[in-house]
Amino acid sequence: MLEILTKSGLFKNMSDNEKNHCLSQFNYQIKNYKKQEVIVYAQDEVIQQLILLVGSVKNEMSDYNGKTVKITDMEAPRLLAPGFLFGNISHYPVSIFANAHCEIMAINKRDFTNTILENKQLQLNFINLISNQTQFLTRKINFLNLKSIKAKIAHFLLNQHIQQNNDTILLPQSQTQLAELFGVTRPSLSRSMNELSRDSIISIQGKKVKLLDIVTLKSYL
Amino acid sequence: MLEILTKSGLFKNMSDNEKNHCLSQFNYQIKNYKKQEVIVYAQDEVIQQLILLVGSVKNEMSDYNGKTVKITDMEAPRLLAPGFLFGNISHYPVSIFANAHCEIMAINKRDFTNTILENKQLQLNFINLISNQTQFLTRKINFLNLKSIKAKIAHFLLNQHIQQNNDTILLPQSQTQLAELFGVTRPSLSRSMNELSRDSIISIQGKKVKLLDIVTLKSYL
DNA sequence: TCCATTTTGTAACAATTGTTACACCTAATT
DNA sequence: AATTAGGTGTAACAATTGTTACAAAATGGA
Repeated sequence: MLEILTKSGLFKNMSDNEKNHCLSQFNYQIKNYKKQEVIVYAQDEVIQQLILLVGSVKNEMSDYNGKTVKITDMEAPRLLAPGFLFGNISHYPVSIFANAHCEIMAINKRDFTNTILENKQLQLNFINLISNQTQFLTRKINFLNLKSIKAKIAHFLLNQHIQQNNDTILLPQSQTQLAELFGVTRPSLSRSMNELSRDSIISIQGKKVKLLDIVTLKSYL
Repeated sequence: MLEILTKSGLFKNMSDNEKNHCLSQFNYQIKNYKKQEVIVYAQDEVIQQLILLVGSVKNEMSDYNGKTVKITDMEAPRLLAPGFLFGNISHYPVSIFANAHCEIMAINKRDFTNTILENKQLQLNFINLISNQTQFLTRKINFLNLKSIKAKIAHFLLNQHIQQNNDTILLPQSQTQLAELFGVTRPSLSRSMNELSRDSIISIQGKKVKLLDIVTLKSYL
């Protein structure tokens, strides 16, 4: 458990003593969720800090007529919605679903707050986690502002190119999921991908995408 | 000064003694900027906490080919980019421009961090400010995900309707600025507005917009 | 291996939005 | 009152994306 929380960033740079002490003050419960189960509904009140210990979740922002936009997948271990435990809004902005079997630690807000305020390193860690969330959202906005599907594809592929450090990229998700992530329809994404392929900017073989013309790809951004 | 910082949220719920003490530890400078001047460039390193004391700024996220998307206007008093002082990225994600003459307090990161860690209320206040930033960005994503221009107009008008508490809304910005905010072109915004007017959902007279059919307006969302 | 399910390609068409250009209006300044 | 600059309406056309539907391909179990 300590190792998981350390990996989540919350217990980073703390001694085992400190970790144990903090953990003992948390007064937590562990909840289990099956695949597809809803962990929190959008608009639920945030009264606990949830920490995903095991598994993977996705969160979706539902727009008004029920259509959903997937924001991102999240892998354990990680804090869920740390930016909503404090601040003026205390309701979840998104619904969170279990992608697979999940174990979630739920810590009462008061315990969590008090413990954080007692330990400087824990504080810094928490501030770092919220800050990272802010930074993630900023990048997401950057991405959503891209005007064309091809620009989004280019952005995504160039990112993967850096991450995978290889001219041939293995798509980590299905086109259907990517379309969801990009906020476009699946046939439109498919069409754009194949146009890029037709123009010899990329080549596609199943889940393998090879970047042929990175300069042109960058020019879409 | 204490009053300004209290209003910014940073010194909320603190005694005058505490406020003075914290302020004395900040070791700050005050910088002045003229209208149109650049306060920070995107990609600049964040080495200070900037606090807008007087004036108004806007921040713009520049996409790759130099086009800019305005994120929002911000009025004094308020912390600038609190989510980027900590976290993994220590570079400004946006450029910040002075809309008018601005006074800005710049506090060294180390001083700021140490002072925050010493004072629980200050800590909580800072966490609240970052959290609010997270929440603002989440709403922004929600907005950017809206699929049509009319949906964005509807969202905007319904928000203004609540804020101004009046069926007749005074547009706070020019159509040109709104188009920038919506991430669409000005003629397209104009066309959509006038289609809404043609369909008797709103009526437009200069900067005054009257909501005639709120139900239909909501149906666009 | 075979079946069921999911994923993908593709085409025709509709809808939306962008582009460009120009005219008109308004407000501020001289 | 005249001038100027910024804001707005609008039209024709281009480009992009969505919608729908269907077939082919890939995948994963039984």
